[in-house]
Amino acid sequence: MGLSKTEAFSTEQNRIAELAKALAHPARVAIVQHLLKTKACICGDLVDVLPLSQSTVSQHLKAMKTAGIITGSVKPPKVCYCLNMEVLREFTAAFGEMFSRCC
Amino acid sequence: MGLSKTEAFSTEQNRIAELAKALAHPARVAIVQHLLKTKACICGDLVDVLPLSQSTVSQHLKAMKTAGIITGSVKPPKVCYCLNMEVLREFTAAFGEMFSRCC
DNA sequence: ATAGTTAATCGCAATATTGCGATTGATTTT
DNA sequence: AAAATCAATCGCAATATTGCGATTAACTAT
Repeated sequence: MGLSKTEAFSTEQNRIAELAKALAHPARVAIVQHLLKTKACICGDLVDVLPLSQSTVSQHLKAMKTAGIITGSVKPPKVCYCLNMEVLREFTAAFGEMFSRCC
Repeated sequence: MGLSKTEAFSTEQNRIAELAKALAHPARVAIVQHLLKTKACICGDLVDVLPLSQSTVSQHLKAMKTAGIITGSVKPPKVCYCLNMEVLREFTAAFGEMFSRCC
């Protein structure tokens, strides 16, 4: 049906999947990489760097913001985007814990 | 257009996104967790554990196999699934490297 | 040979994602 | 007040994903 049966899985499983999804697109990886370099930047900078239109970049940013990976603070008419370190730690902790024993 | 512009991004960015995508669904997280516990199991076991039909589980397994996260060795009529430690290391290395400096 | 077991695949439907151009809203600059 | 800047959102189209039942393929066991 195209509908992820989220209710059938645990909160933890859904959260981990959500975090993974937030990085499951090359553009989003590129956004993270750019934010790692620049520490912070506005949407327009990302549009310059990425091979995508402004509206598409804006959508990716929205998705990443919803997952919590990044934050956006408004300084009109600009919006300053940053990585959310807390959530990145959550990400590495979740997967680190998961795979620590086996590799 | 619904088409990821993969060719516009680097091989590395696409690979990282591919790995993330392989875990970007609660069912796939559950599959990994189960394989961590059992070390190895057949498809039918996963069908018993997951709230999804056999065909759907089979599809998820195929996707994860394509990304390299798991391997499936045929012992007819069963197929034994395992985590691919090499690729899990690739996963943790990629993200660990990425986020090591910041958090 | 026949029946049983297991998992992949096919065919279908519903929903989600990806992408863009155009528009809109908010705020600064002139 | 008017124009410029920046980013979010709308509306649309194309493609991908998710899910299931039914079928098929590949063996084993009888």
